[in-house]
Amino acid sequence: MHVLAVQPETLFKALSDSTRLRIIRLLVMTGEEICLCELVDTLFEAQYNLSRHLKVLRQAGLLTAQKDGRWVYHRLTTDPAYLQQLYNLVYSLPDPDATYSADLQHFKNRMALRDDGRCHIGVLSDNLKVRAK
Amino acid sequence: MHVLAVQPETLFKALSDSTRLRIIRLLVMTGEEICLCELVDTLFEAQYNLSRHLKVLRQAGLLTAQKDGRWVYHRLTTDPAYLQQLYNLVYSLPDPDATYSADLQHFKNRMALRDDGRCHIGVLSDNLKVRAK
DNA sequence: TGCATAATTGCATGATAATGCAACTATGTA
DNA sequence: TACATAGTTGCATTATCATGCAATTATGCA
Repeated sequence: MHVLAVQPETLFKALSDSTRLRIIRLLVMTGEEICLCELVDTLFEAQYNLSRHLKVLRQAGLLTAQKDGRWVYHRLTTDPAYLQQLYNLVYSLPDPDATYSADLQHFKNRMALRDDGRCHIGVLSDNLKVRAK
Repeated sequence: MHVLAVQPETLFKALSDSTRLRIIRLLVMTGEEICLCELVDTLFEAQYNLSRHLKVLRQAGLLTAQKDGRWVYHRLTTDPAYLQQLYNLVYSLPDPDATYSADLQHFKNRMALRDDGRCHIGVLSDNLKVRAK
């Protein structure tokens, strides 16, 4: 269900962060669902950070979460009809730094490791915080 | 001209504020141009505050300003084509608190005072900061 | 030329948000 | 049952942002 109390500006606030916009853009481009560990290997951001960004997107009514064992799959919400217009817009946005296309490629690489359409391995790039300052 | 350096998330950040979203929604609903003093009498917000919000919207590439004597008229930018998708989305947003419809009514009242399609009076509700705590 | 006013901006302040670290929960598996 | 790991969250810190006040600029008019 889509919470009634979501103010219109909350939608835009949710997308005003570059990391969150990368997440939505990725899901818009692929139409897929994705779990957190796959997202870590796609965006190369800290797991706890992405977890919190996903929460913001959920509370804004843009994502729904479905738990499957240890994994939680996230996908785009379709409930209010105008969200499709939002997704179309996100799809039309330019990619000035080629960040979105790089994310897409990383996502495809990671998706190739799925088994029967499900994630069965954990985070591969887990030592993110260790390497690089 | 639309500045190249505008990042996609800047668009959403510009609309993540309720006052700025009211401004854009108003211009989307009416297709009009508006000067600052008319905007003050429409949204009943402090002039300097609205002036700064207009600046944010301009820097995000959503508004263009045209000076005409003492008045500065603001209108929606059309340059990148995907902006039309954004405006369509803003038009489709719900109005849970009826704020947008109230703004529209106030705007119509103020527009009736134009002469030859131009603003010729100043701020009517100037004592905003004085009245009310 | 002086004045009223439309509009902008510097400065200070309070609120909000993003991030890193570490602790914690939940679940599958040896 | 013990352990590894996917995911979440509390705490502290830093950065960003919205707002109010006051000063300033710019323009039309008496």
